[in-house]
Amino acid sequence: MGRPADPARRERTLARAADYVLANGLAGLSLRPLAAALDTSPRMLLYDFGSKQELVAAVLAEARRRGAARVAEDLLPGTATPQERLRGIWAWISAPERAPYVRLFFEVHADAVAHPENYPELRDVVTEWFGTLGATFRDLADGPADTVTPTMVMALVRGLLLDLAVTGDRERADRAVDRFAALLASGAPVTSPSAESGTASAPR
Amino acid sequence: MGRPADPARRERTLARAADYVLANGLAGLSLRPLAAALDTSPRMLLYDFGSKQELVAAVLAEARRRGAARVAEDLLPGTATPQERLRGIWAWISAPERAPYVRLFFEVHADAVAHPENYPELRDVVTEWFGTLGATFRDLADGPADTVTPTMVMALVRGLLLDLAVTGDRERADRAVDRFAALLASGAPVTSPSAESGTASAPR
DNA sequence: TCGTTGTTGAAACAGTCGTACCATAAACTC
DNA sequence: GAGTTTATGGTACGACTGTTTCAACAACGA
Repeated sequence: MGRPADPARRERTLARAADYVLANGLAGLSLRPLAAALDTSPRMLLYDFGSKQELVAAVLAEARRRGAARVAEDLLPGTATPQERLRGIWAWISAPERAPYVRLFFEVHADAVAHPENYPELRDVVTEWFGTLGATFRDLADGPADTVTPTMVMALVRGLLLDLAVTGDRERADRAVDRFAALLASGAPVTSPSAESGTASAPR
Repeated sequence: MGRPADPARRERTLARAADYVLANGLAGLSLRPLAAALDTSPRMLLYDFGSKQELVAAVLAEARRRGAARVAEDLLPGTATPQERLRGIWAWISAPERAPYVRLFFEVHADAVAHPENYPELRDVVTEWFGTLGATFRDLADGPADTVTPTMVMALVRGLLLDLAVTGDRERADRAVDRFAALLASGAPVTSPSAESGTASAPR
């Protein structure tokens, strides 16, 4: 009995809130301007999400969901050589349409470096990519459980994204990707499948 | 006539403020807690720096100055092979003592991605590193004015720093550096000294 | 001692923040 | 209609923000 709940309203608000955060960033986010932009009230935001912290968590989850969906539909076709696949990944992730996600990514990670306790799930996000990238670069990998190749590729792409976002020098970034792709192509096909445990300064 | 000015006070405050920001981050920085930690008052901070914005700018400049000094004295000895130099750079920058600087670096860059207008000097900071890294990897570079090699190395190191800072998985990061170093060693010594202008998807 | 310049404390200002409280309206069952 | 649950609006609270204002004190030259 009583008025029926309307969970769709929360979903609509969440979707628009994610748009807003992707457009305006997390840093200065505050309830009143957000509510105004969403044609609602701070009162309703708290009613639907409980607290600002939970709202932010929901927005980040939504953004991650969208990103994953785009990856699934845009990036899956694994074509041709590893170099071409790398260039495809780079072209996709560095496209202007992805810029809001990239911006939010760096914002979240920068805060996570300072306050890791607030982002207990970020570690898993990293390891999730191992599956995707590991599959993409299977022929370069050191066995199916190789995490080093995905780590290296991810690091280069993220570092270049940061460079590109700050300097805007796309040509230099694109050339660095090409150079790295060439290195991958000519590179040594990995030394030992099961590495002897050793110090960090010993080559593998 | 009149009481003589004491510029040393501002310098002392600045040094301690830089310590504080390196320890506590830029994100939630506010004058009252900062002043309390520095045994001074918000009044004096504004008296010495004019505004919070100028204070932050001065602190960032100070942090950059310190970082550059450490680079100059710790990192200059260019020894042995490029791979060993790369590992040296990585060991230095990823050491726990550098963690506060790395954290601040990502904090600033994340904010700079969102609000580039506040950081007009960051572009130059990037290009300054070309000199250092370009010299370090001269034997791998495509001519003395090559920016692609430094860009690639910088991207990998920064990407790995972000990974390391978030996941804490040092062994995986170290191995990725080793793998990259091996790639550099076996890599093609660059195709063309003066590249034909072309699209981003054309190999170089 | 006086005027002058630099330094400092205390308090207040105007604003924003997240959130809680209280009332009321809307939609449903009986 | 009453009873009950969900959805809102309005408002105010307490804590915080960067900054300003007013006053006083400190150190110097004359």
